[in-house]
Amino acid sequence: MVSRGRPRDMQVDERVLRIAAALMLERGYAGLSIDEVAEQAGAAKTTLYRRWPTKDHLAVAVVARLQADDEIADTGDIRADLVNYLEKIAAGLNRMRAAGHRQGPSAGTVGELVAAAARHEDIGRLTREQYAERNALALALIERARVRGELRADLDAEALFDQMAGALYYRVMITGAPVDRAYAERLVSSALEGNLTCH
Amino acid sequence: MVSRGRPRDMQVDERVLRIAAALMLERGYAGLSIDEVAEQAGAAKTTLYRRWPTKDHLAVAVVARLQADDEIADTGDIRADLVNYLEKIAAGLNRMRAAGHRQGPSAGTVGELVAAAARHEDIGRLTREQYAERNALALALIERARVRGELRADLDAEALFDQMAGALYYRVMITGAPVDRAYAERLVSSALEGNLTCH
DNA sequence: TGGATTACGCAACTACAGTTTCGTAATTGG
DNA sequence: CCAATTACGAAACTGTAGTTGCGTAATCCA
Repeated sequence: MVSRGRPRDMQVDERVLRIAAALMLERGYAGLSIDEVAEQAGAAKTTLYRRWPTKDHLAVAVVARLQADDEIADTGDIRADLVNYLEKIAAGLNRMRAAGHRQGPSAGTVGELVAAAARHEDIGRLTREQYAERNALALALIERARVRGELRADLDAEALFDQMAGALYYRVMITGAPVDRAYAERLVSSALEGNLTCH
Repeated sequence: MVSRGRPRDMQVDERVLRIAAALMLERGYAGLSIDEVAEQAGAAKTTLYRRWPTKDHLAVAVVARLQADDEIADTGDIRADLVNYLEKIAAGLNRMRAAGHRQGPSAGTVGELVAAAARHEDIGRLTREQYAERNALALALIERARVRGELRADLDAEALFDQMAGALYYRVMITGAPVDRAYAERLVSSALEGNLTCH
């Protein structure tokens, strides 16, 4: 009892996502027009709406394809592992860069996605799950480093992770400053070594 | 040569901002309709657009009125000062809570504002200036603590501030977890004391 | 008083997201 | 082959942001 009725044309999905990605990266979120995507893909609007119930859903799908879900390495050197991890997050953020946009280019796209997650329960649930999954990997990394004695026994892993990941998002969305490997190293140094005078 | 022609009716500004704030806090950003605001304020749409060229501009004005620009205290205790500072940022974020919205309520509004700043150069410039101004106060606070020996001489003030402020924004927008005084204290502790094993 | 200037209200208009209706095409199961 | 089911395309429709044109009201300056 699988797949009754006329099957979906999978080529439509592919064409639409490709065209939507091109429009979005070139003209930003606002420049992504359902009418235009449908026309360029040679499909009716109703066909698009059957797959993605809103423009937000389509945009999320487009961005999801841009985000390579990389492996997270545990080399035993917590500093190097965290830097690599943050660099991957930064790369994902930089990848949604919209050409025509001012202020640290990907800010607009990230902001729109946050707004989309707030507008639609399902998108919010989905993205929160994905973030939780990603965070769990980082928290496990931190926990292992704590167990083997690299990190202090009484650390606040959640605060530590929020600090580092948050700084990246803050930079991209608020200050518009670049996020790259050099910045990731500064973050890890500051977070690990602390800022009080040595005693 | 001041004020030629018919003067603007300032009561319109007041009524519009009040009504827009009510709509936005009750129904969220998407629930803020220019037509509805104009009707409830007893003004024509053109009158609104003369003051705020887009809905984004009106929304920014509404949120700006919600943000009390508090004083930042320098008591000589950097830990307490930072906690108070972060708590004020958190209060500002919590204040844009939109009733009808899922996921850590103010996430949607903050995301929309980030998107608005990316869509319009003037809004982007304005908000970045305001953030820079606020950050300068925090950076000065940190610098004074460094000079008087409370903080380490070689600290990275920018990274330190980004970490703490970023964690608040990250929580609000991404994980949807609450930001309050207790969380501010955890952040300051983690950031100041560091996370390496004590030597 | 009158002209220049700016604000206001009204109505019609465009653009785009999203919906609905309906006729048609492709597939499965009996 | 036939019925049920699902996909597709086309067109008309609604709602809202934003624009435009125009007649009118209020103010300043000469």
